[in-house]
Amino acid sequence: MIAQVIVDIAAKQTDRIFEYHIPDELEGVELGSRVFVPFGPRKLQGFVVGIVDHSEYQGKLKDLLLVVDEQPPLTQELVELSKALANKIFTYRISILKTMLPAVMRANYRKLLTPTDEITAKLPIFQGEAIDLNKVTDEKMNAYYRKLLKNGQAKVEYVVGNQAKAKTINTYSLTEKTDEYEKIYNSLRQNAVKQKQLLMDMIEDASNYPKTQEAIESALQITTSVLSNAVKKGWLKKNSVEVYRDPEADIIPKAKRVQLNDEQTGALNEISQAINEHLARTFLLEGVTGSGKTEVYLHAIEQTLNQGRTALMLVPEISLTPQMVNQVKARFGQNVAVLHSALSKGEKYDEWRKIRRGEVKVVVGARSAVFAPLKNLGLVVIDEEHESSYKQESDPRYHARDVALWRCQYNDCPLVLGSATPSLSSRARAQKNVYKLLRLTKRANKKQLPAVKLIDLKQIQFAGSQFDFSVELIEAIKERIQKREQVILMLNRRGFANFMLCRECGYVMKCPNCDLSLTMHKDTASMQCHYCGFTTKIPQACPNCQSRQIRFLGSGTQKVQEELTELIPDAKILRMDVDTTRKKGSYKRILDKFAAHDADILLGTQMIAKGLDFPNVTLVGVINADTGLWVPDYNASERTFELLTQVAGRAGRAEKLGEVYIQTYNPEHYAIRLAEKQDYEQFYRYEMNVRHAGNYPPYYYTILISVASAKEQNAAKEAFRIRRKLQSSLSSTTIILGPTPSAISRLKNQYYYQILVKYKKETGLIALLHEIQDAAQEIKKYGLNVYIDNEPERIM
DNA sequence: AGGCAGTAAGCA
DNA sequence: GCTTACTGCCTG
Repeated sequence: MIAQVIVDIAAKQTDRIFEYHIPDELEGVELGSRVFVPFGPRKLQGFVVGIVDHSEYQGKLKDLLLVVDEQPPLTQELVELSKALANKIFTYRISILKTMLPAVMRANYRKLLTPTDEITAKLPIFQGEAIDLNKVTDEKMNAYYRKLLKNGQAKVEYVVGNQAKAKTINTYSLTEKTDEYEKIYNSLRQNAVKQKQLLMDMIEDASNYPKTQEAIESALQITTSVLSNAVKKGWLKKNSVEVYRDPEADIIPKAKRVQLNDEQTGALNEISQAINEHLARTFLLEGVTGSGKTEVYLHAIEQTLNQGRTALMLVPEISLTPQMVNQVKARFGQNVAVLHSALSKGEKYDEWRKIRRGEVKVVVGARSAVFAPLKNLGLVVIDEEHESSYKQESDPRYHARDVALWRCQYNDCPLVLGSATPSLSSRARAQKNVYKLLRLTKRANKKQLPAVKLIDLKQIQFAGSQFDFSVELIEAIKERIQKREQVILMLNRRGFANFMLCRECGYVMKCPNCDLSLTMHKDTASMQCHYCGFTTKIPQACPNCQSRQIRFLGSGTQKVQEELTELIPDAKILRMDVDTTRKKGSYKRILDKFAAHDADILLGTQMIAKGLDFPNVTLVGVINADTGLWVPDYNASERTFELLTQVAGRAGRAEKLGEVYIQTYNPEHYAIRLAEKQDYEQFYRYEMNVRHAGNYPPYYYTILISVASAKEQNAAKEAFRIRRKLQSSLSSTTIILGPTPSAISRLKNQYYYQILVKYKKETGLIALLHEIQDAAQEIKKYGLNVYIDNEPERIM
């Protein structure tokens, strides 16, 4: 038999099937298996995407070297998906296959120099070990190694390794009957206290064996040496048992299902029908914040499980809060696996294996969980479907929604897209009945939506000496604290100050690698680039003209926290942004503290806008609503509207009525005006007109082609060449914009030029883009990188 | 991708 | 005449 393999090299020339003979001892290899194969002089990891009994290949086939896993990691569905998706998003199939699996399943490669004779082996450079040539940076040493190779004193060995390791623990099982152990016990010396203790346990508690090492050691207060001695004497047998690393070991009490209201029931019925009848329908569940979308999801999932099928629920990374995860776990208990970035690599691997082995029926996770190897999929839910984090912004540039659509077609099951503020494209599809629109217009607990108040920063009095807080907002915060209620404040900008400006010469301190201003961080006393991580000291004087007249402008969360402490000295404040949540578990700690009312104010960036549900929060303040409004992107208004609506929804979720204060310099802008009214439908209509006038999605499809190079001229030249190529073959109804330098024209020392293609119908486009992609491979060696992004979320 | 062979270019 | 640089081709 012959295995068809996709090999672990992301390149045009190798983006095809290579066939290998399956040797007798590897007959167990299946479709989707991970294998090691010889490839030229090298050894590589690959994935089996087909098994056939005869080959057209003229040469002699090589043998597979190894089948890595017991169970093939990929299902047939995922193998097929990898092919369809690679074609759609202009990437290599191997990139997709690797994205489908947890990171630990990526192979590691070593190129080892090993001595071939005794004398060479004794050279000090070897020290009894082979040398990894990939890690050698010294050119002189390299030349020396080449010499050894040429003289035949050493040879190169290619090694491919598997990083994935299951965690194991030791258990001990009995080897003898109880009466035998009694005999041994009696023959022991009097002072063998610990051994006697162990034997006594083995006699008295025989029925509970095998026991884990940890259990025996802690119960009897003995050390490992006593146990290994017992093994040596043949009393016990040591076994290694695979266990899962459990990230959330705490058992969550089972929660009752909540009674649905009429609207929720109506929506659920539609979804249930599709589940029961195996229909690949897509629903858009548009529900105001607090309308109980999650409850509808949970009921639908329950319905799916009752049918004997499995369910997948995607949530944005930032709303994968313990609050949300607990809700699902409380309902489905041990049937749930959770995949998110807070897990360690090992934990992710374990959660993934539970899914692959069919030990769980429900998966909750962020973007990449859309590839969860669930079998018999019966429902996919995407919560907060408008979130841009569902689109991956680096190599396989896939959108989780597109992948979910494909999987639902494949499995004949419904897809539920939920949001209070659906993306324009989804809402437009619902308008045209491509998706079925389901609306929840009332808050589930019959509470009113919070009252929203705009504060025009051009007209008000500021509290304190800075220009961040209006007197009105500060007074409102004080009032809430007095009533022992809580406040959420959002400022979508981290650090202390956005940029350093010299008042003498106008100099702004920028990152040396990127075209971005450096942000001042007071706590670490540094200037940081938020893109590439470049860090330097805070200047005392202007680096350009040495003037002392430097100012740090554009308040971030750190500065606002400082000001708030000055204005309301007795307020307890928790700050939540990337800087305070970097450590594992800190996210949960902050939220737990706030839930326990250990603080009055939760101040954070947009990560606090979604999904949080604190009943005691009655006031939400947006310190500056304008941060995202004027970025040069066609969907800036949509993003601003979404963010404001989402964060407003954090207020007044329980008995007490909520209030929202939005500070802005643009109170007349429609995104902000309509966020004040929390009127999504009107925003949708207005924004659709704007998009129509500007020839933007959802009226047009878009493709973004970016060209990057360390030399600005080269990037520009190549971009213009691509434009000419496009122009000569595309129809006149297609709009080609650019090339223009990107809004941030330099990142990590790479200059970016981009072309935006807007089209309605363009039959030859896909083929043409594949051509451009192929050509991109050729010019890579000249330091030119070309990226093609199908339906970009960000055009900057 | 990265290794290899073939060819062209650099230095005693 | 040998090492080094570059280019094109191939991997089953």
